Amino acid sequence: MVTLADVARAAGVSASTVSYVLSGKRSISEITQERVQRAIADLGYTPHAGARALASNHANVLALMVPLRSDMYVPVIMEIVTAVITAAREFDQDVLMLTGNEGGDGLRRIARSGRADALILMDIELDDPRIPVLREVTTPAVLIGLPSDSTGLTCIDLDFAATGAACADHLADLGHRDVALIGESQEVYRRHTGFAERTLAGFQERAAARGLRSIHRPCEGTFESAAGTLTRILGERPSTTGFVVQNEAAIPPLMSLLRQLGRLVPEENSVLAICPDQVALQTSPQLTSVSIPAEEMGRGAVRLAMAQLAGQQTVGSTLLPPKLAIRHSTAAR
Amino acid sequence: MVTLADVARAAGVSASTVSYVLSGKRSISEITQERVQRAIADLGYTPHAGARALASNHANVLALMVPLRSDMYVPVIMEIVTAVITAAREFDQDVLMLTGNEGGDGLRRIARSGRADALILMDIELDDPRIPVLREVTTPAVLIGLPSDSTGLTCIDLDFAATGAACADHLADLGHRDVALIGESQEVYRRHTGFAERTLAGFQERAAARGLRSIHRPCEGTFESAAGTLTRILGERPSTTGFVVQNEAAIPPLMSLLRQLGRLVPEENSVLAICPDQVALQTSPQLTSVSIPAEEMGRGAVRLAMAQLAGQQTVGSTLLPPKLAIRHSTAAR
DNA sequence: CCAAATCTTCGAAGCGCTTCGACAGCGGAT
DNA sequence: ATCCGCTGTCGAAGCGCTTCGAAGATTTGG
Repeated sequence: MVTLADVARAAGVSASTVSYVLSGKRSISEITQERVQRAIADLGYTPHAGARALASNHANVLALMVPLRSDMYVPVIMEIVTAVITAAREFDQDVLMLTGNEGGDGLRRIARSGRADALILMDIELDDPRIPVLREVTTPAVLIGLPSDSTGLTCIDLDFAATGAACADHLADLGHRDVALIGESQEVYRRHTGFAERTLAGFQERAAARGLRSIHRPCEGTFESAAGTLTRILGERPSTTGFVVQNEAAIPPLMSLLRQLGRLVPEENSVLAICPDQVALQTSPQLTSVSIPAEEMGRGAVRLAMAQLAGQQTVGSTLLPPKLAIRHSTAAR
Repeated sequence: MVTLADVARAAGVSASTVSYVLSGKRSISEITQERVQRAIADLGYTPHAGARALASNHANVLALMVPLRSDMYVPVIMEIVTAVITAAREFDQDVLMLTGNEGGDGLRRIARSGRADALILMDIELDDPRIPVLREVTTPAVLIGLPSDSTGLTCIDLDFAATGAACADHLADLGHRDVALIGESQEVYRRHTGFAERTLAGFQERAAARGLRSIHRPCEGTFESAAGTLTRILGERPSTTGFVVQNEAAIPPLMSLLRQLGRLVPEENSVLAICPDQVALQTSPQLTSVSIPAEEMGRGAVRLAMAQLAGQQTVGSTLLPPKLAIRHSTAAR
């Protein structure tokens, strides 16, 4: 293994000089810098992460806790994960992955061990059991999602209430009178996952305000569940012509069911999805959708975490505005 | 922050004694152990990871490099990732995530910095540019996937050649004479990703051996591509009645296309998928499939990595045998 | 009852790095 | 010529832990 001392010897300077060349925390003459850089390159030196963490008291690692059992749509999770890793590397940080089932204990362990300098949590429940731990440790933390009580916490999320409202508005604008929200699975509501409830509230309020009759049903991702949900909605209110789908996995079955029922999309019925663009684009017809800005959320979370590490004040909720992309699954009636 | 020294003071012993209680590397009297454990619990002590890494020369971290751009089906990746993390925790290891686009440099950086004790790589290409780096560093490494030259490397993967063969066998057993393999996207073959090529070879060989006429076409995950691929196959050889689908994303469009064409599944045509059980189960009808043992691969990779760290010899390829689950999308004709 | 063997525990060194205080050398102002 | 304030560099301390050798304490066998 090549150490700082080896580099110092090769460059004919002291160890501290090499350290300062690396960190730039003191001015070092041009000529010395070059000699040191040469030695580093020649020897193939990489600083020892543990030694660094010990001496400097920060690990250059961000911990990211991802949901294990997935109510959330997996591709979205993965997109956030890669965004976080990519953004972290730009700040010269690595990313440690934890699974949600490590819970608060896992966070405490990481925070106390100094393995990571900051925590990023996904899949936040309204009354998330990990939040008390966040308040107990002093490690910077960012939530991707919104708990019910976010005082003192730094959060980032899509503005799901505005998303629900935007969907209601779009359908109202197109002249639909009876609309339905085909939501996430029962399980998601039972766990009080914030995004689903906020979407629902935003949708219902705006629908009411625009004089629409709205209906909401949870839906699993299976063909059977999608069929059952649609049947029940149409049985209860056959005049329903506007559909908002939140559970991405239900989109393909739903589209083929509507086709089977002879309800043409978009000529007779409009379908609006809340999903990543990729999903909306590979469905036929391409779906009008509000996209889930996974990339932005991931990057934003890292940015907020780094700001906290830099001592900045970041407490509060960053709500990303929904962007409605009009494609070929919605039309005026 | 609570340190070893604090614990030692509280327990009235020396620091080294506390260390030995924690590691169990020397015998410590029952009574002292208890006193130390009490102090640890009282103070809420967690060892500092960096200090540990520095002194002991291992980080208790496994690095996992996941593909960034996804030719592989995302849910499978995620399942492997969670399996790796979960298994790693059972060995008291944490997992550092790297993205594939960090490439060999990323691996070198991690290996040299001592940030991780072992490397686990996913999405292996036949002639993967990261492999020379693996041979250069001395850090233990495990590949999930098979490169063309695996001498000196430790690999684990589903036996895709046997998988392709099993699919051909199943269709032959059912009496199909003309069969098609609807493969991964062009891009996957262009990059010489091992699993796709091995599946194809296994399928073609066995099909030939069983006297079947076989055809192979790559396929993207979009509706359009699935439609185009199917049209071309049926145009070229309308007598085709047995289909093997490797690209999971193509399954839903393919099933609805066959339905539209009036080709009943399984009465007239058989469809066999290579996909996670979850996907096979939520399609209608449920698909006969060879499952991708993501969990086993992830756990296995960790087991192999830990074995290497323990100084055991693990070089060689672990090929997991395919398991064909017969469901409702294949039938005798 | 003593020496040898064994069990417990301790002190000190050192892992590779950062960082603080100090100091030499320098030019400019006096 | 003298003092001052720079700039550039160095040495040493110390981060929290593991581990080695050794020293007391205790037990065992003769």
